[in-house]
Amino acid sequence: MTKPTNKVDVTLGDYRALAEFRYELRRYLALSDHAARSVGLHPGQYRLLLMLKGLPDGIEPTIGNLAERLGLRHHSTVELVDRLEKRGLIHRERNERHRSFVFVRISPKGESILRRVVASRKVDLKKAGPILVKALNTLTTRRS
Amino acid sequence: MTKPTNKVDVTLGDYRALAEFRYELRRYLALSDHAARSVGLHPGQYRLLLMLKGLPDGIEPTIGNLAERLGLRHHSTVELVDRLEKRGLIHRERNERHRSFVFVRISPKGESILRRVVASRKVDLKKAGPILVKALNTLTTRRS
DNA sequence: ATACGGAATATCGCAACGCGATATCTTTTT
DNA sequence: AAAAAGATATCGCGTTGCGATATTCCGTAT
Repeated sequence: MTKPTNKVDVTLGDYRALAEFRYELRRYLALSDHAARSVGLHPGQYRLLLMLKGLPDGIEPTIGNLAERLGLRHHSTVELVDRLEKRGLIHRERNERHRSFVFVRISPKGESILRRVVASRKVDLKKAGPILVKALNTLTTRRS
Repeated sequence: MTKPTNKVDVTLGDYRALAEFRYELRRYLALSDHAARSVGLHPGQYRLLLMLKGLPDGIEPTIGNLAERLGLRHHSTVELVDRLEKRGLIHRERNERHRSFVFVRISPKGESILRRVVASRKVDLKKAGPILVKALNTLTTRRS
């Protein structure tokens, strides 16, 4: 009678598949950072703009919601929003009903910059997408 | 006659697909960090051990190669290796032919810890994998 | 054999980023 | 009106990776 928990065996193929996925992923994300920097955006600023513009229906653009989407603490998000607002890429808008909420809005300037980065990402994805899909499939369709 | 470059149009669906992928990806990576920390490993240390153990055939475990795989500068990798060696999870091994090379070897203790994290990742991947595949497919099979 | 150039690894100080702790402001509850 | 709860904001700090620089090692040419 052996312990039922942690009865997962790990093969060399597992290590390699996982490592390979992380490697390709990291390269993909590096391209993303580079695309952002090439238009003068810090990677974190790009991520916030993207999350803001790409927010699903029904999720309001509050600091807290953006923080959750970005995986940051809300006060780190506050700082990001500060910097972006200072650069004129977004602006705060107090919600009238609940004045403790801030709705973050993207400015025309911000939208224009973001579009350039995303257009660049679309191009990059033509190559990187299939590579990632392949690595991910190798990883997930690994038997046992 | 319009400029031929940057003639990529970006739809709302593009923003959303990209944002969604990043969101799921970030959550996946957060799970990874958490799994590492739960066995007392810093996320970066886990990444190095994984890359070391999962190195493809024909790539020697030198500092430089590890740096490339990790997307770090070689001297940042030196620091990582220092910390891991101090903890007894890896050790340096001078190559005899070319004594300017260092081969990094994982110790039994390092291997044991790494296996626990990877086992945990395999379990997590059962749920996270399909979600990522889906988000990535949505992203890559986008028309136009 | 010695000197030189290039490559791999190592050291030092710094700047950026996110976080914990705490504060302020707003809304709800009693 | 006071207290509780929630959202946003401020402050100082620790960690991480980096640029610049140094050291060690190897191959080649003289």
